Amino acid sequence: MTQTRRDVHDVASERLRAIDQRYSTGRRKLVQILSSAVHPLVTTEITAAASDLPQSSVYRNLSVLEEAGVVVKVLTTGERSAFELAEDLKGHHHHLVCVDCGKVVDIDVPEDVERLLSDGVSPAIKDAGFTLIGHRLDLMGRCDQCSRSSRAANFSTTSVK
Amino acid sequence: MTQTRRDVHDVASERLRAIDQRYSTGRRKLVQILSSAVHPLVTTEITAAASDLPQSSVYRNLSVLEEAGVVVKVLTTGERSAFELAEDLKGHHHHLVCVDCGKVVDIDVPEDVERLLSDGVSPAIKDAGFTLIGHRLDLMGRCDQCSRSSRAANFSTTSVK
DNA sequence: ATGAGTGCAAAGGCTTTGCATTAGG
DNA sequence: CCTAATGCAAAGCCTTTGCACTCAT
Repeated sequence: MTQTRRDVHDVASERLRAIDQRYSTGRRKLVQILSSAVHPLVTTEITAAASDLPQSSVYRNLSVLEEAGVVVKVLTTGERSAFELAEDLKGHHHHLVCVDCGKVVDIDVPEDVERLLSDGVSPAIKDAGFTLIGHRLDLMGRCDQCSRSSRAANFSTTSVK
Repeated sequence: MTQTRRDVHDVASERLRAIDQRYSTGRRKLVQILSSAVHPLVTTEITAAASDLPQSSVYRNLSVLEEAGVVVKVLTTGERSAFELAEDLKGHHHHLVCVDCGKVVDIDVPEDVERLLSDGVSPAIKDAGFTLIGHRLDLMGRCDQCSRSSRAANFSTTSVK
């Protein structure tokens, strides 16, 4: 499961150094917050977790950390971007996204699914002239709360295939 | 590849009616544009394709069309949202995303992958208390151009017409 | 006629940037 | 010391909204 490796900070420091950036206290704090999160965080959650960090610093440092390959931007539903540690720091996983409230949960999928996602899609990308790097799988669903309140206006999201 | 089915407009009209909305000329135009696109479009591309539609109308109508289940918002890379026809109108498919320039191409994946994505992930979501609705698979890679230039000089989604 | 839809412009909200200050190497 | 990094405030940019006008029913 998504376990924080113990040397996240070392890796972060190393990668920042590689692009001539320092591992400042603000950046360390961001990495700390993200490494203890169990799901991607939006900037408001991050500033809430580190109320002393100004928004501009949060954005600026997340950007630097992203360039360094320490964090990645995660796209969910809604407009705001969320962040989490890079895959090799956090471990490969996928997201379960609530189509109603946008809530995101980290999950693992069975090994055979992973294997097929890595090996079984090659022909599909050949024609497009792409070089495959990885995949991003989001399972879309409705969370407990949203299922219960089952608020009106559920015309959308018809079934898949 | 999955293309505009015969009566997209009929379906759109029908679904709008179901939520007490009219199928106005502006909305018809949006559906027309999206149905002829080969990849999700961001609002700038849409307004470019229909220069007479004011942005406010584009946003407002896309929102209505989304509620009606005619279009869906697609999140790729970058901040801006893109739109495409709903799955049952466009056909189930996935996206091939260039990690450098953000270019998005519609693709199909092998049947066995689809099957596994629909059936093989149930245990993973049980614990989280989610009801599965569908999945979203993005294959991340590097497109021809970006592979060649090996540089991240970007701008999103290529133009359609 | 009558309310939905439209268009323009202004407002909103997240994100980025300029610039002077502070801190880490 | 010297440059990177920070913090505040202002600017940017995509998106939403108010309001009067137009169109379809």
